[in-house]
Amino acid sequence: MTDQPKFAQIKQHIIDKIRAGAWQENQRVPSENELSDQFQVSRMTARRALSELTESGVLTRSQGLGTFVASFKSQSSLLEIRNIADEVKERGGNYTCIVLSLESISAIAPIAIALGVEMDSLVYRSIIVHNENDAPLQVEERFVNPALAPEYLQQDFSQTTPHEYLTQVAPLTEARHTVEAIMPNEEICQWLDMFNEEPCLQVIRRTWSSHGIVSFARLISSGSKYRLGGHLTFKK
Amino acid sequence: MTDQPKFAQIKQHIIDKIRAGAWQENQRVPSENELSDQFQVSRMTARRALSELTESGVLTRSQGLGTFVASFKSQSSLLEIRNIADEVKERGGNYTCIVLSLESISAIAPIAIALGVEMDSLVYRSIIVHNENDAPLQVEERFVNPALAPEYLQQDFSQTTPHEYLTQVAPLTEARHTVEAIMPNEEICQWLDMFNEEPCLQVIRRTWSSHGIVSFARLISSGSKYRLGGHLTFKK
DNA sequence: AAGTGGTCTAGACCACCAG
DNA sequence: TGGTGGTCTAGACCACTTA
Repeated sequence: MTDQPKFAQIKQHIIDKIRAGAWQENQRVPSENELSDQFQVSRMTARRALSELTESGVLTRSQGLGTFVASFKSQSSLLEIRNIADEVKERGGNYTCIVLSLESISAIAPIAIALGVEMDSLVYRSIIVHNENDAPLQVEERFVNPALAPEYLQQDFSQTTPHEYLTQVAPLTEARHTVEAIMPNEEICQWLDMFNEEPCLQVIRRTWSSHGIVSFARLISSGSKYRLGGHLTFKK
Repeated sequence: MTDQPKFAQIKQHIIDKIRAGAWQENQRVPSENELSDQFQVSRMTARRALSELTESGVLTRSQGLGTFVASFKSQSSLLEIRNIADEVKERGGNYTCIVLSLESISAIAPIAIALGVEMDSLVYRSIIVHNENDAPLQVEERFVNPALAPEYLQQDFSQTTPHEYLTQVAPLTEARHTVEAIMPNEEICQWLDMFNEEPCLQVIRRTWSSHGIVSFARLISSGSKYRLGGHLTFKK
């Protein structure tokens, strides 16, 4: 308890004050100099406590003015989108997958646009079902820019996931996601082994490498079996 | 361009190397001492560049070993769940809301459990529809622990949102979310003004203050009008 | 002008990991 | 034992804000 680093002790002190309500939203907290006096540390150490709490969204700072307790109103919480294979393994499930399709197709307009290639040019497409304990959990339809991953079709995706392979051959520099609720079509119902139509979570992910758009993936999971989770806390 | 802070220039240099593929996944990057020699800066400055890139997930460090390019495989991407009023205002829409219900009810089992109160005890409930340009975008059903916000029912939620009010009277210390796809019931269809049944995104949010669970909210949005977005990049 | 945060230096000691 | 990252110090100069 007591042999925590000094900057961590100061962080904890600030968090305690906020939790206890002693320092309210938008109220000023002690300056770097005040803290370094109070805790008998150098300014750099006090500064580190304030900087890290600012980074994690607990405080806001502005030059010349001071440091303040952040207003919760403006806080946005974060949700994780994780690798589904890792998730399954982490909760002790048995992860398997089935490659339903691995081919090259002619890009219709929306695919061509999403991948940044010419319309009707050839692109690669894979469809893979991810299973947990042999029950389908998520279907992944992925379109790949052949210029950036020419050997995509030769891979064995029952051993290594497309995402893993692609990050090796074309280092990832950027990714964008959207999440929405959709009704699956009949095909997807079959793949996910759903008897009745039920709503699904659809994650659309586009990934970039330094040479352009690498791939465009639709990850569809049954709404009742899969959910995204997030957690926001003040303990850190 | 050239009058960036030194630590930022070093960060950019490292990112450039990774983007260009010169430094591959899991490969070692220069140590603090090597960077401070190379860039003619103090070790603290080189250290800051490495620390910040580690914090943002680009690098991983371990004491005694060195600093390495993080593997993308293990990276999880983050999605934001934001205050809907802020979101609407930010994109230039006109935000309004309608309070459909504000009352105290008897807690049935799942509500009592979620709020951590006795079954059949009184809890507060509000139902509010959030509009963008007078069209319903999201409905918020919220259950509130009366012990932590006794005057909840007296508030005017057309002026201040429940979330705003609650963070004032019971400072937030923790929040948990789940996101799933659901089919709305008839009631929700009415509130959201949907003619046909369509899938919806449902965010469940529980918030804690230092004295316990403050509230439990269901935020339901039409799948076709609302989506969550996320972005992961190397530019920062 | 005084106080704030933002950047930076040139040292220091420590814990950890390798050969 | 030497190199690495982790913590810390006691200064310094600057840009910014308020009075």
